[in-house]
Amino acid sequence: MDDLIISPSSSSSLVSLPHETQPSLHQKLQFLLHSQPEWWVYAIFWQISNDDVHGTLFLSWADGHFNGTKDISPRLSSSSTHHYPPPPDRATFINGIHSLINDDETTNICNDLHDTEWFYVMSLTRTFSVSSSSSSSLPGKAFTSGSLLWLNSERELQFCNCERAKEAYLHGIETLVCIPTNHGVLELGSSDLIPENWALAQQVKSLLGSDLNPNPIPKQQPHNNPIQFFDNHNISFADIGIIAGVQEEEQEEDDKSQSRTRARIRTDKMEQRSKGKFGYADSDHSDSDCNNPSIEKRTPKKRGRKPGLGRETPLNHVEAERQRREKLNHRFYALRAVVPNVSRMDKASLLSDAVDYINGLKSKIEELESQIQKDKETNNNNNNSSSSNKRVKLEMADNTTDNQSTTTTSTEDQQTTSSSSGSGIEVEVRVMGPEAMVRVQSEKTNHPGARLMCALRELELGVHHASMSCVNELMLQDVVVKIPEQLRCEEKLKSAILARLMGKKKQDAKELNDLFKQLNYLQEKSKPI
Amino acid sequence: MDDLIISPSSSSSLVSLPHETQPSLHQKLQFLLHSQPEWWVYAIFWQISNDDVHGTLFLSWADGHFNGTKDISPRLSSSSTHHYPPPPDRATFINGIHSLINDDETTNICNDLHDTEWFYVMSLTRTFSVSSSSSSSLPGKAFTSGSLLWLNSERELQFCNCERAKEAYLHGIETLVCIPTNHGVLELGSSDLIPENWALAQQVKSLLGSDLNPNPIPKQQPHNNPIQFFDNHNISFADIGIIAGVQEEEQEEDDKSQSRTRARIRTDKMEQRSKGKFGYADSDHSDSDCNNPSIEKRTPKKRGRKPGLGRETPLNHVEAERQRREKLNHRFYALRAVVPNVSRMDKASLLSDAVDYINGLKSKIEELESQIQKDKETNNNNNNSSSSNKRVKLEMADNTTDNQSTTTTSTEDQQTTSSSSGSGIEVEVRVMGPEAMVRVQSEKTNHPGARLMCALRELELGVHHASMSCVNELMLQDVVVKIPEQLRCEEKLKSAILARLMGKKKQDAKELNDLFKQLNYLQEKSKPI
DNA sequence: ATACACACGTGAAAC
DNA sequence: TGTTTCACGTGTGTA
Repeated sequence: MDDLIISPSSSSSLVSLPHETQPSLHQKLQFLLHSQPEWWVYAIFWQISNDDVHGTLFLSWADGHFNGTKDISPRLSSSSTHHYPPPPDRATFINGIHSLINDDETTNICNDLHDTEWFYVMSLTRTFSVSSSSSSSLPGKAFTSGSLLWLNSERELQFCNCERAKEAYLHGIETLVCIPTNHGVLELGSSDLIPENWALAQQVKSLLGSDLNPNPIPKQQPHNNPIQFFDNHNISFADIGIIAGVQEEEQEEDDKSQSRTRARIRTDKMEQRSKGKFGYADSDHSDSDCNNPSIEKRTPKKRGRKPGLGRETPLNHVEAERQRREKLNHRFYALRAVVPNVSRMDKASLLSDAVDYINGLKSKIEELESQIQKDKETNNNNNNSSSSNKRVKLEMADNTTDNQSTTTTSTEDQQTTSSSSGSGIEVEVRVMGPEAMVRVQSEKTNHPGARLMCALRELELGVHHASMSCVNELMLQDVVVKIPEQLRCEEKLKSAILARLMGKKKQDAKELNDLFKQLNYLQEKSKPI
Repeated sequence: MDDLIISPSSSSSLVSLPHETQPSLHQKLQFLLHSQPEWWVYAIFWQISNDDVHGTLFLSWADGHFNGTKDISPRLSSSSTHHYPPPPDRATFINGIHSLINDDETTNICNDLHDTEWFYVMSLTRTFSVSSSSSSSLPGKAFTSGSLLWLNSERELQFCNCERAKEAYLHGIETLVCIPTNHGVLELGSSDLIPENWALAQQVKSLLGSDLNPNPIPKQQPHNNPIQFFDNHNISFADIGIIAGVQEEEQEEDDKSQSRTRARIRTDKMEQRSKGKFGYADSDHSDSDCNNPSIEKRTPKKRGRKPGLGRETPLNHVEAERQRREKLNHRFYALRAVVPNVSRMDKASLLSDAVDYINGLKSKIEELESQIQKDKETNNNNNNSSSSNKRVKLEMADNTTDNQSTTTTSTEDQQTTSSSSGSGIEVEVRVMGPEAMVRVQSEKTNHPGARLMCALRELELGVHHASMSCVNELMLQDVVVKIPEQLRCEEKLKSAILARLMGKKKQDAKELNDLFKQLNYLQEKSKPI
């Protein structure tokens, strides 16, 4: 089973990476999941960084939605996914994701299928600290201990003190396997109960362990032919020049985990051989050392020292830089996941909004602490005095809010930003200090109250007061919300609310939106270069 | 004094930028601070962006730590300071900054020295909105008014209504000067009391005003020799070819503030002339258009159209990219400023720490809110022990809501089905004919309005009227809904609503919301075809 | 000497 | 069409 790793036929028929700079990790995991039975629901490769563990998610998606492997992490990150072959049934995949994402309120989240999907999609945003991970996270434990972890519902899956195992169990995972490799942990999950399988672990270890060190390959593949591996250039993961260059420096990269993939083998020849499987043309990419003349320049055995050394260092450099970018992007996604109201979707505004959000949180904490302090004082006062004190205080608080709202209504709509945007929804926003008054007028259908409230919740705007009345098929809503500092602009607030309202409004057009996205996704992927 | 700007000897002896892509702004400011006496503690150039004002901090650092000028903005971000001459004592400088940044909690911030340093280091993170900056921020006022501001402790420094001036005064700044230029405001600060110096202002204006527009140079420097400036290539900030290229397109960059430095003059010749001062070798950098043959290729007047056009667009591209990087870096500094305990001075770990910090803040807020809730409950219990539980709550509701609730309170609680179910949610339902009144009382957290509305939407109950008010961490909602015939039973209706209110796994909802945002980002990124 | 982190220019892609 | 954002490869300084 483990001879599949570098067998010529499998490697030539499997790989279809149109981009020669794509690390072979993706392809290897893809191949691994292809060679696995269908009961693996997902596979995550947790790459061990120098300070944390972030996951590269490969979905097997064998539970009916998508049968194949898929790396969705670059899809979540960027729209440039030209390294991957187009999956065969992307529509159902996207639909699955979107139905999972969009109807967060309406659908049955407790469904086992959705729950499982939810679990592993959310795994993307998790990062585990290596230092503190030995007790809390399962991949961290597997990595630090170096031992295979095979948990299923019969054996310590729900009783494991690792919170990830418990979470997986709660989300319908019956079997959870963590296989440590040299530079990461492969985590496999299934909704079936799968007994322990040592061959799988060995295959994974040899496959992913060979990513860094080509030397243990002859040891770990007992009955394969290394002569062919080194003779035939067309079937190896890399040609001999690179292999030799890697072999020269492997002794000092075993102990250093942070140089985990700097000698990651380039798959130039594999790409060349496998092109055309999905109809990819050999695009003339700008790097010049991966063409045919370069191969003739690299293949000479003697005097290969100079090109081997001359090309090895920038190759590692390129790879390291790639990984650095990837890690930084993962951090960006993590930050984007925890920061609400990312106004514009670019990195700079994400950072700016994160700063604003942090400041808002700080001020909120301050306010809450002062309130707690005040509450304690009033509590003491209440305990000392009668209960009428609290009544008065409550009424006073009530009056203050009412005063604010009345002042807002008394000052008329001279500077309100009103907009009637097509489909019968009018939104007015007035910002006054830390609060804003939102007035939405729409038709009564399609539960406008729920839509507005959900929109406000998505924006994390606390509702101070709301009143919705409906007159004659017209629904009028007035909401006073507390707004964070970053949304003080009326225009931004209004557009944000309106976007959420219209997005929810097109509940039926959600599928259309999905089609859009999937079409775009299709075109992005089918147009790889 | 102001003839120092473009005097050949000074420019040739000053500049030592080994990297030809460095914009000349840095060098100009560096030169400016070098030419200044030592009592200027710091200098910030506030660049006017399209949406904010961010500072480029040049430290004079004359107070004992570092005697020289230093642009610390890229140094806080990266360790690569190869554009700048290596400062003589970078170690102490870095140590000073690090000790300043790291122990923001522990050390004696109130020390005057540290305080001043802290002030101008923190100035890096400040951004002033141009629109609202005319009253609040000093650089904004200087920029919009276009007039020089020279404040010291004798004159309106602490009495200025600009908060930056007050802040500077509180941090030990005795003199604060803001000099507006075409594309930014130079702010100088000193801990000494410095009388007004018009020559300095003029020097700054001519020096920095010539950065973008070479044309107003003869106007702003009255007694300098522009002939020499345009004749001798070796002493000008750029050669004539570039100057001409800038002149060709200056008419449309005056009105557009966002393209403020897109024609920033490249300092090829200066670099060539100044190399070797600090022992930098002329590294064969990969860009080929900055060597000697390129200058001969650019200087021809005729047929210069094609290289002028053919190189103008990538030049703008390069400049735009530079600005983008600069902006992003400034956002990074801002983020670094608000996140404490940034373990390593790395971008990736900064992002990771920011995520952790945000999560910590969120959990702290949650905990505080729950504590407030608990305090309130105990408070209520204390009140209940003395008075009747329900009466108080009903009176609270009575005070907050409008006349409609008075009718409900008049009809007492004899047939309403009220339920207090654990987690602070109370639901009352009264069925009257084809409508029902639902009253939900819960804590304010977790968006109860959205939850109730979504619950009603799931039950397909049309909302006729709703009013939600929030009193002191308590949210009271009154909804009048239209009910179908099969839900006429109050108990069934109440239990259905309650189940939907309670049934939502909050954590999943929150995570789903996060993921929704993330996916929304993806969705917006992938264009709707 | 090597890994790492950053900036830079450039091509491509999306509004 | 132009503006802007992003990723990539590369050069370089620092630890």
